[in-house]
Amino acid sequence: MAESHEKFYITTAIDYANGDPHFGHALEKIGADAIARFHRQLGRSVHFLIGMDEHGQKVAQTAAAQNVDPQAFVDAVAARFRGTWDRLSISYDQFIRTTDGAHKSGVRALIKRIHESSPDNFYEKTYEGWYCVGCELFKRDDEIVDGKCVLHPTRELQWTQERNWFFRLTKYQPFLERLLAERPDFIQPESRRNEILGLLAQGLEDISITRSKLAWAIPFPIASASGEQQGTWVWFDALPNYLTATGYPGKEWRNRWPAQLHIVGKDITRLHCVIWPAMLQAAELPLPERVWAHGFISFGGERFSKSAGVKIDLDETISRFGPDAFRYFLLREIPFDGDGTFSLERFDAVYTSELANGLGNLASRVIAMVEKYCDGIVPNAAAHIDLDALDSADLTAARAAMDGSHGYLCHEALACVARLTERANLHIQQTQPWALAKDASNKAKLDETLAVLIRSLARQAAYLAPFMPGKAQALWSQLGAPGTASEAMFATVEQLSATGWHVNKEGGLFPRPEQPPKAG
RNA sequence: GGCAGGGUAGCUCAGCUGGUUAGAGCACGGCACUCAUAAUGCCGGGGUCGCGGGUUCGAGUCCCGCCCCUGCUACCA
Repeated sequence: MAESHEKFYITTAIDYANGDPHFGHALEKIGADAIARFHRQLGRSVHFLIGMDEHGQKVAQTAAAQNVDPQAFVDAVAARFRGTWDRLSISYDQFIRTTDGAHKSGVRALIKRIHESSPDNFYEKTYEGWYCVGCELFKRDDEIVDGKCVLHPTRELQWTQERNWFFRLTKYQPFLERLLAERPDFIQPESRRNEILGLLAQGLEDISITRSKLAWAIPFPIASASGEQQGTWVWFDALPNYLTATGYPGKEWRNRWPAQLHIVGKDITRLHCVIWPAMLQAAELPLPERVWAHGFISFGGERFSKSAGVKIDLDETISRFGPDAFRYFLLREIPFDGDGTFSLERFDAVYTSELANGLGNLASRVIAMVEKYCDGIVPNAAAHIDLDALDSADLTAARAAMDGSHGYLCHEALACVARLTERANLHIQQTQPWALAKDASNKAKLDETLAVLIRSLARQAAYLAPFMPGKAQALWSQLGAPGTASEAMFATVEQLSATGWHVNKEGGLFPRPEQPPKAG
């Protein structure tokens, strides 16, 4: 594995400040955090950006409904989000908010640059059409069936008109087609890329990028013919956060831009794969290298929604087994390239079988044997055996799952690490250290067995660190390993020798639930 | 409506260009072991591979029709 110090600028979608963080937000941040941490341990120079999207009509309305100033409202929401991210150990390097002064001036600078590079990029037009109150959108003819919006067939459409600034998106259609053709990895996974290809095949339309009655927004920086000052459409405000976070248009922005990876939800891929690249191209700025669209969590079945008033609360669920177990479950169970379901039964089952009975018990039995048979000091038996090589193959596969060559498949990487746990448990059964310990002539074999098991646990701790930073560190320190699990570079982990480490069993890593919670 | 993907053991899924008795994990039953968080290891029960036709020596795997599910169908975020 080639160690690389290249920069890795990774972003997540900024969250809309119109409510509290929920499972969907958490899945994205946890996944992005695992990717960021994994790449740090690959030796990359990572910068991990998250933040809040705080403008728009809905924010203003919600604030008004609560009788608070919009800024005070979003300040409070942002504080709650940060609280959740801190609790979940999201290792972000920067937290941007679209109400930050630097962001607002950065967006205005970007819009002016788009305008200056070609005034033709923007134009004013009176738009009129059928407006669906349900969607809060103007609908195109092909979205109207029998005079009703296909998505809200029970609502009446309203004929509305408004004069707005438009962005000439159509001008960039050939550019976008070339982009997707020349850089097949620009959008991953492939199913999302195909959707964008389908969209391009339909043909793009220019988009309106200002709103006349939008006060809680960045004022659009170009003077209109009528002199009316309009608010910038939220996405034209939000998308540039990835760029303004680098300091744009100050001098230093080129040190970080372009981003290596945008992590977004599958519902906003087109904003990131069509509009954002077109904006950057219009501004003659470099494009991000890749957009990864993850899937969603659903709560399968009616079990919970039906049982009156019972709803799955994020904070309570995190508290069930702690933040690390929660992270593990989401990343292990929900394929990061598709959708998955969350249920408490499944959470309990995975926690018990994989974390408590699997990894937790493995650590417990191995450490106990080193204490009992070797006075707590890992014996000198550095020779690597088959088990080391087999582990190594799985860890190579784990890196392949996370390095972007096939996407960012956290669930696959965790499946690889889980194989180390199973292998170590099987190895104990086969070598039976307790039997070896009864006869001093077996000392060498006993030492070799315990040493390789500690090495395996150390590898597991290092590779689990991106996914469960807290528990990985707890295991790392129980093994008596030097430094921290999160700072253990993958390139060196497989060469490590645990000889001389002082193990210390400080209680169970993943205690079994007192009584198996029966949901339902 | 259009486009795309999917329907395989109780649950979550794997099954590449068609070929021996359809696989894994979890759950369930039995056995072994005792270092360990009554954990671990081994063995086992369990499937008309959505439905109906067709091609073929042979189809979960190809073709046609039907049923069902999911996603996308851009200026709410």
